[in-house]
Amino acid sequence: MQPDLNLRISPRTVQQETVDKLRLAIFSGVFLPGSRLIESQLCSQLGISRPSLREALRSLQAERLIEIVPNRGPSVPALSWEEATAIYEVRELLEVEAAGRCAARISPAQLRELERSLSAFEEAASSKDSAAQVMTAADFYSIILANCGNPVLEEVHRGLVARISFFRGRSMSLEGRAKSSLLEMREIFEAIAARDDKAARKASRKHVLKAKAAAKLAMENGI
Amino acid sequence: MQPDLNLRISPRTVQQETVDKLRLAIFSGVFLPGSRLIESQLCSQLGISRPSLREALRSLQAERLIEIVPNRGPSVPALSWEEATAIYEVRELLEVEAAGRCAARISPAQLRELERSLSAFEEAASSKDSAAQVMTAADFYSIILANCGNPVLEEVHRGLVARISFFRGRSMSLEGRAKSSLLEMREIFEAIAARDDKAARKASRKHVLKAKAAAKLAMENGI
DNA sequence: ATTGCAATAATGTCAGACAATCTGGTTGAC
DNA sequence: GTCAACCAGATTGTCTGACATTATTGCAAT
Repeated sequence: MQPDLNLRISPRTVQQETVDKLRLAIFSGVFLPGSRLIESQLCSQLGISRPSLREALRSLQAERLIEIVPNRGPSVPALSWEEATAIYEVRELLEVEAAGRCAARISPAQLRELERSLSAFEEAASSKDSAAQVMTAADFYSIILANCGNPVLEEVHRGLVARISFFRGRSMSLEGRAKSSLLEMREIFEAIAARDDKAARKASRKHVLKAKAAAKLAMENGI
Repeated sequence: MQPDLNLRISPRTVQQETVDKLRLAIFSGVFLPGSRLIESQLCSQLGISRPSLREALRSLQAERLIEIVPNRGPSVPALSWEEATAIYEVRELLEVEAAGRCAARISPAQLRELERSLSAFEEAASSKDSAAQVMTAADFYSIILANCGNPVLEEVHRGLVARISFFRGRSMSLEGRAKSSLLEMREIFEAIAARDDKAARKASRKHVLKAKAAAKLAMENGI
C-alpha cells in the first residue's frame, strides 16, 4: 500500500478557482503591472460575489502577487529592478541548493521526466512562441525542485518565481535568450544525470545569473 | 531630502488587526496545533463580521499559519518533524547567507543595536522566562536579516520562522538551551563585528543546526 | 495653471440568509 | 453486543444587499 497517498478529495471551491484564474491572468499579463483591479468589475467578469472575490484577493496579496492599499484597493505591483534583483538572489540560493540535492537523489524515472521536459523546451526554443518557452522552462525547474527532497524549498521557490513571472516572459523574447537558456539547462541536466552535485550547483548558478542578466537587459530596453 | 520615506499613512483595517491578533494568538499557543478554529466563535470573540474574519483567515492560510480544508474549515496545523526539518534546512540556507552578508555591510549604528539585542537576550537567558527568551532572540535575528541587504531574504525568512514558532518556545525551555544559544549567538555577533564573512556564516550554520537539534529533542520528549 | 469643491466611484464592513457538507449520537438489524 | 444506516445539529461556502468612509474626477473660480 502506498504510504502517503492523499485520499481526501478536495472539492474545488469558488475561492480556489478564483485564485487560480487570477494568478494565471497575472502571469499571462492580462493585468499590466501597476494597473488597478476593480472589485466590481472582477466580480461581474468572474461571475462571483464580492466576499468570495475579496477572499481570493487576500490570498493573492499574501503571495505578493497583488498589493492592497487600504481604501485604494488591489493592484498589480510594478516590480522595481531592486526588488527583482533581491528575488533573483534568493532564487539563486534556493535553486542552486535544489539542483545539488537533486543530483544526489533524483530517481531514474524522474530523471527521464526531466530529460523529456528538456526536449519540450528545446522544441519550444526553436519556435517563436515565448509563452511556450516560459511554460516548458518552468516545467524543467519544477521537476528539479520537486526532486530536491525538500518540499519547503520547492514551495518558497515557486512563490518567488511567481513574482518575477513578468520578467520571464519578457526576457525569453530577447534575441538568442532561448537558445543560450537551452544550453545552460542542458548543462544542468547533464550534471544531474551524472549525479555530479558540484557541477549541478555550478551550472545552476550560472543559469540563474544569466537569467537575471537577461531580465535586466529586457527591462532596460523595455521589451 | 530622504529619498524613500513612505509618506502614505496606512489606516489599520479590521482585516489587518485581525490577522495580527490571530497570528499572535497562534505564536503564543492560544490555539494548540491540530485544533480547529470555528468561524462563529472567532467572530464573536473578535467582535467582527464573518466576511472580515474569513478574509483574515485566507491571509493566514497563505502564510501557512493555518490550514483550511474545504467544508471543514480552518485549523492550526500540527507540524510533523519531517516538515519542521525541511523548514530548518531552508532557514539554515537563508540565515547563513544573511549572516555572511550582514558581516560585510552592517552599519555601526545597527551593529550597536545588534549588541544591545544580544544583551537583552543574555538577560532573558539568565531568567526562566522562555517567552522573553524567544522574543529577544527573535529580535537578534531580525536585526541580522534586516541588515543583509536583501528584503526578500528577510521576508521569506520571517515566514519560515513563523511556522516553527511553536518549536522555538518548546526548545527554549530545555535545560541549558538558552545558555548554549547565548554562546552561539555571541559567536555570530563577534564574527559580524569583526566583519568576518566566513566566520559569521560558520557560526550561523552551527547555531541553526543546534537549534534544530534542540527542537528535535524537545519534540521527542514532548516538552 | 492651480486651488477648492461637489459628484461619483470604489472600498471597508456589516447583517442576514440558505444550501451543502460534516459530525456525533441514536436507532435498528444482525 | 457490534456494526451499519440514519437523522439532527453544527459549520462552512456562498450570495444578496446595504451603508459609511474614503479616493478620484471633473468643473468652477481665482
